[in-house]
Amino acid sequence: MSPITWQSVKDEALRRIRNRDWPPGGQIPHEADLAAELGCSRVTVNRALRELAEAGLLERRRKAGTRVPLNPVRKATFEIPIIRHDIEGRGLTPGYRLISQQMHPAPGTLAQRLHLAPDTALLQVMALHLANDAPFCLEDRWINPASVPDLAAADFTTISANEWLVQNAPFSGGEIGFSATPATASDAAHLGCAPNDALFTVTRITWAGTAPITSVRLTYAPGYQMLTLI
Amino acid sequence: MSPITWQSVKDEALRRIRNRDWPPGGQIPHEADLAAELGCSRVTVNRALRELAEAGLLERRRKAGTRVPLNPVRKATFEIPIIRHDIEGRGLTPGYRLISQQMHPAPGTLAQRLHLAPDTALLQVMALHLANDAPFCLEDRWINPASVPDLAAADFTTISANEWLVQNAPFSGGEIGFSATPATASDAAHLGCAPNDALFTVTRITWAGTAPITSVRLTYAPGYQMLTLI
DNA sequence: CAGTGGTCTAGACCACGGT
DNA sequence: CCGTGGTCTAGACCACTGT
Repeated sequence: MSPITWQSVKDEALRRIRNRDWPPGGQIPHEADLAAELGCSRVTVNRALRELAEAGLLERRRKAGTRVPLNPVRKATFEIPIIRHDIEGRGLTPGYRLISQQMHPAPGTLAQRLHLAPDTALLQVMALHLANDAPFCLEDRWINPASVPDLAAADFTTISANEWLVQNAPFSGGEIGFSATPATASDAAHLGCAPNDALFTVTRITWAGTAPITSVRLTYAPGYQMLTLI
Repeated sequence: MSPITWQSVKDEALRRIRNRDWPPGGQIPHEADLAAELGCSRVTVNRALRELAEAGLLERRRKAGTRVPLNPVRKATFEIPIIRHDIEGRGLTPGYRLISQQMHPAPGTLAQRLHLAPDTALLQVMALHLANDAPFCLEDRWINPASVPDLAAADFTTISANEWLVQNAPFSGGEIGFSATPATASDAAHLGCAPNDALFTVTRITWAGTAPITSVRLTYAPGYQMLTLI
């Protein structure tokens, strides 16, 4: 009557992997065998092994069975917070200032990356996020009005485009890139740092199906670090 | 006899969220009701809604039910590749050069971060990863011999500590940080860039249970970008 | 072809936590 | 207290893919 949980099966499997009872490169027993051995149903074993496979600690293929990878590619998850919440989470007081907001034809490379016709009219929004009144993050964003019907109703003087879009334009997918870039003259002026300072930069494009919603470049003041548990 | 899959339930739920059939802040029907409506079992609905909750698109609490969050905090996963594979994945030819390898007492702040007694003996390994013979990434690592029994058998002249540890010291958890740092004189010399150039930097600490395994600082040559799908 | 993981079902009990 | 999600079971069929 021991209540075997998928979590306990997962822990036991982890133990065997670390302990090399299941050696790297080797196959592990079938779900049915494990279920019999551990005294639980196959579904329970399946749930446990599936999670380990999603974390990169096992490789599963039909017919071929389940193996311990020689070079596990670990996966980690990170959150994409609203910038204001990121600031609050660091124990600082958030602030916000709209810098500019204007319709522009999309520059060539941007139009290409968004799969739009050249010179499609987009709304460019630039804003500065503050933490304890000090510059925290510069938001340089292009929004596709065709994907965001209510865009005209948005007032980016009081709410950041970052936050408004999270609430009003759910995305289905996209890509996000992290890099280090030297501060441009504009970056330096807005963030209050020196030109060429090393700035942590996030570039993100999001889509609703195949329609582009927005492209944004977030440039953080010197010293910013993005932390995640793995 | 329609084969309703958890994936199709997930898609339908996503559609209702995007469509605001389930408005932000509102509760959605119970699992049992949805199962009846969609003509599948409750377990199938559970799997679908659980995944959406893990992605940050729903909030679930016992008794309180399931809600659409007003400010969804989207989660994304990224892979932690072996550096050599990262290079190969970019279509470049990887190279590797050991710079130094020596036992040192742990510096104070490091010992503290690793929860070790000050001056605990650690192995410091510095190495350079190359892509098409050009500097790609500088690896500055401290390894705790107490957590890695076979450490003496490792030959870091032929295999990087990065890769060897992945194969020989599975970790149970840790933390990873991303930032932009100005190139130090040492960084610049090894990476062939100018001092104070903006460098993408990854800091990672890993643990086996409560025992620290390694602390590493990866400094990438200018222009590096870490890309992830969301 | 046949073995393995992937998934669905119906029913059941349990844990948490609002009321 | 009691409604809701969390999970387990036994059995079944299916989809993929290596041999």
